[in-house]
Amino acid sequence: MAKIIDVAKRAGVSIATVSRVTNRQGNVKKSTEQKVLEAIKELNYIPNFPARYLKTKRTLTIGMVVPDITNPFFPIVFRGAESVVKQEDYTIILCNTFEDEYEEMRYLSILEAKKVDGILLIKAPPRSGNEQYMQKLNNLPVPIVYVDRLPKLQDIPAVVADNIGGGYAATTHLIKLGHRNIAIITVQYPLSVHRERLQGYVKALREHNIPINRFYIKQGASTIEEGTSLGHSLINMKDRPTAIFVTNYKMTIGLMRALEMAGLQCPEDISIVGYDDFEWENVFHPRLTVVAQPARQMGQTAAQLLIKILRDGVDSLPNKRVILSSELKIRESCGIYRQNKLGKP
Amino acid sequence: MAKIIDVAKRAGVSIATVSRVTNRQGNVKKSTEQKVLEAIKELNYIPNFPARYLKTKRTLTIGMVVPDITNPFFPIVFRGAESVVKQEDYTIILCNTFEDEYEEMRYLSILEAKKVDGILLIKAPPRSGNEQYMQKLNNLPVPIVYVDRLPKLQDIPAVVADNIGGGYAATTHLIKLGHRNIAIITVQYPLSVHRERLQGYVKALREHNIPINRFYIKQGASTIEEGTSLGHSLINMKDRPTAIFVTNYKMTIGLMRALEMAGLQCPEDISIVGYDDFEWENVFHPRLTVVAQPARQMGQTAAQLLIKILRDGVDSLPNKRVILSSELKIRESCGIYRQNKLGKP
DNA sequence: ATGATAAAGGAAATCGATTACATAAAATGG
DNA sequence: CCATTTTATGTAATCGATTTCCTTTATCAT
Repeated sequence: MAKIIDVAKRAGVSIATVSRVTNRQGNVKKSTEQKVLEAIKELNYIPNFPARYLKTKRTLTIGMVVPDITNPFFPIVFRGAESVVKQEDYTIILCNTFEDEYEEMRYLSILEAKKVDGILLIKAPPRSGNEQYMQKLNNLPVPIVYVDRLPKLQDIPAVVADNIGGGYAATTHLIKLGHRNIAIITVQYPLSVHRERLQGYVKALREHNIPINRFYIKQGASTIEEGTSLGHSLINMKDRPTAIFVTNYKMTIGLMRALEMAGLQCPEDISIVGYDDFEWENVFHPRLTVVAQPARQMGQTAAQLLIKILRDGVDSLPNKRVILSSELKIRESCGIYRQNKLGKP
Repeated sequence: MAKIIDVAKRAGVSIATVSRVTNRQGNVKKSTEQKVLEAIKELNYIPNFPARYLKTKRTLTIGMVVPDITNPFFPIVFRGAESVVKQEDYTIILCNTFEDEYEEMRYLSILEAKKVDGILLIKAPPRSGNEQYMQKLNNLPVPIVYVDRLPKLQDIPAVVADNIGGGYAATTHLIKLGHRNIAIITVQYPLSVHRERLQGYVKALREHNIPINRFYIKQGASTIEEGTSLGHSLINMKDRPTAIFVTNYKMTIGLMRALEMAGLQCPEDISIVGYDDFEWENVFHPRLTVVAQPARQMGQTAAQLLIKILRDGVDSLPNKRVILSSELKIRESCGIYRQNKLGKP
């Protein structure tokens, strides 16, 4: 591998001049620049980034920590972020924490050691007994932008979706269709995301003076099986809900399975609103009405925020928290509530 | 950020000793080791990786180049690879090429500049007029393991799925069910992957003396829409196939849509074998019989190969090419061919 | 032509580690 | 007890760039 000294020799100049050319900081005669450029091309020279870092303190690398890259939501966020940072020649180290905060801690200290310029963090659910970790996180010497999942700390740069709004829109939609017995299947993680979707659900019911039935609120692990089993338990209630709002794609798949097993038609027998809108969800019968999250936009926005911070400092941000709105996509899985057909069995 | 000199001062030793402790190369008295360890803890010292690289020539970072991380196949490969390399404290820079060979070239030279220790490469389809690029690739100073998609070059480390076997198994399955009019929908990329699946299809037909009908071979872009449109064109043929083998998940979704639009029942009216087996594919009606690729295993194996190369050199590999077998998962989308119901209209 | 100013380019310090080499201290053995 | 080996530690070179601080050369107004 050619080094800067090789280029310098070949071009008959000093390494300082070569450096000036590669970093285009001017004060180099056109003719010498030409010589240097030729030498660079001939030797196939590329500056050594780690070496360069020592002086510049920049690696042009950022870290992105995600809970589970096989959850199709996160690759979309990743791609959004990548498409932005690549413009500035950044590259992304992707770390998969498996929803485990200890893994996250491990990765974060590796990223710190590797001197990434910044971090996009989609947090794993906090472990109880690990509260002081947030303090440490907050004092990390590398800028962090939180994405999607918001820790309780105030005043930290974060880009999230409007989950309250999402839950509210979904529930309101069902209410407007005449439903009153509306259940929710959601995740029990200690995460803002799911708490807020539930909040939106509650808010919508309250606004329409619909009493909240706590047996209609089902929480569990974010898996297909859990979706099926919680679905079953709702279906088998004596006052079976006429509509279900599922706040998560895996549980949605599970729920649809439960409906099928129970021989229930959607939307004829029961209405469903799902969460997340992936391309392949087109395969559902019927096509699902869902709350679509601005996944790509979240990645993009978070990346833009981070780049702004890297350029001008955290305090340059007009507002540290960005909330992107989710969109209700109305398709075919919700029907109008009809007293005779449904309701009390 | 604490540096090695700070630790040395605090512990009252030289930086050499600190380095010996952090790299646990022995020859340090227990008592001084203790002092150093304490100083490290107190100052929260982590060695600076880029600086360390200068001497060690290792970044403990590898690059992974994928065509499209939002294709659910690749996150699984990624996770497989990550789970292996993390054991050795490697971290992965993930690069998304968008199936564009020029993007790939760009990323590869960045990875080279960043001095990654090795690269896992899932190639973008080669561009015509860009043939000399493979030569350059082959001479890259950093070891590459090719994953999934195999370039024509011989004798390079690669981990691929048995695509011929996959195509063969799928087609044979249909033949055994009595089908003779078997179509294939595949991708027209200049990629080994798709060529080979087609090869497997042809091989199976030949072995059973079934003439190959070139109108049954449909090739197109890897999109849902294309799956639908190629599906339509097959459905509308005067001698409509009684079974279709789709070599790609997106086109499978599209094809299922086409069946639905045409009012065809699967497997009653037509049998389908798909490719890839994702968790969410459970939502299909009926559940699809598919060729499942060993996605995770590919990632793991590729990572193991790369690590072996990094440790012992390329020549230490017993065999450079690893072919992992794909598995036919028989579910509900294939029926027995019945003369009276199907066949010639 | 001359002094002042700007442009061009080089020498050497520097970034934060690792490591070869040197040396001091401790252990070993006859 | 002294020579020899082993163990423990320090000094300084080194990795490959960037950058500060000079020096030299070119440009320009007078």
